[in-house]
Amino acid sequence: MSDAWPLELTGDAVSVAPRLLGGVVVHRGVAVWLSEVEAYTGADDPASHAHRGPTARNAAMFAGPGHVYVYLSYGIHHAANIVTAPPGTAAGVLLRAGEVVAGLDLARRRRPGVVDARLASGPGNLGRVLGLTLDTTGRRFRVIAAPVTPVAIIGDERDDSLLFAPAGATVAVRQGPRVGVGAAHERPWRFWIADDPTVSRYRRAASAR
DNA sequence: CTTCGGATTGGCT
DNA sequence: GCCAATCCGAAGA
Repeated sequence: MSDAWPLELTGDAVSVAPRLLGGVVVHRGVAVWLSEVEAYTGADDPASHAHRGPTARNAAMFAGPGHVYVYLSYGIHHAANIVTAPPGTAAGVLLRAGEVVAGLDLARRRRPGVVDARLASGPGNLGRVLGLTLDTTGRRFRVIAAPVTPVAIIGDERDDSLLFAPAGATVAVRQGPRVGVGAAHERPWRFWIADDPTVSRYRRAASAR
């Protein structure tokens, strides 16, 4: 078993983003099958946290393919990106939504009273279900082969390793503008799986009016 | 040092 | 559709 980050998931975030759909992310006892992602690049992307170059917060975005960039959104939500760009350059894919495919009991406990399809719907909710914190930023995904559902593979809530299983089957991809983004909102860099119930509702940024 | 706004969410009008 | 919650870090003074 090789755990190196795949070459085909390296490079331009806009190209890599749709290929991450159908992949599975695992952390702290929960596995999420990705149904919605968004691409963010570096200096050329005014909506990206890396737009103005490296800082203490966004350092992980420059750390190379397979690293995680976790940021705190609105003081409340932890959102995760998978970095795709070579070290020293910035590009990443925001994990926006997915379906919980293992660790359902844990996921429900982390989001009480929420119907299963909505457990990981939206970047903040996905981060919550995975138990992400700011301490996780800058760490690296270990790549494994699907299927990843057995508990022996995903571990329990104490297991803070980051696993990623690339998509097994081909999925029908849709594309449109990024959610909640004011700057460069015309770029269709959000990708999702057609007709999937876990995909988040589109919301235009207040500043994009 | 202080100010300010956000790659969001859920609840309410 | 509107708005508050809640905190970090980037930027400006």
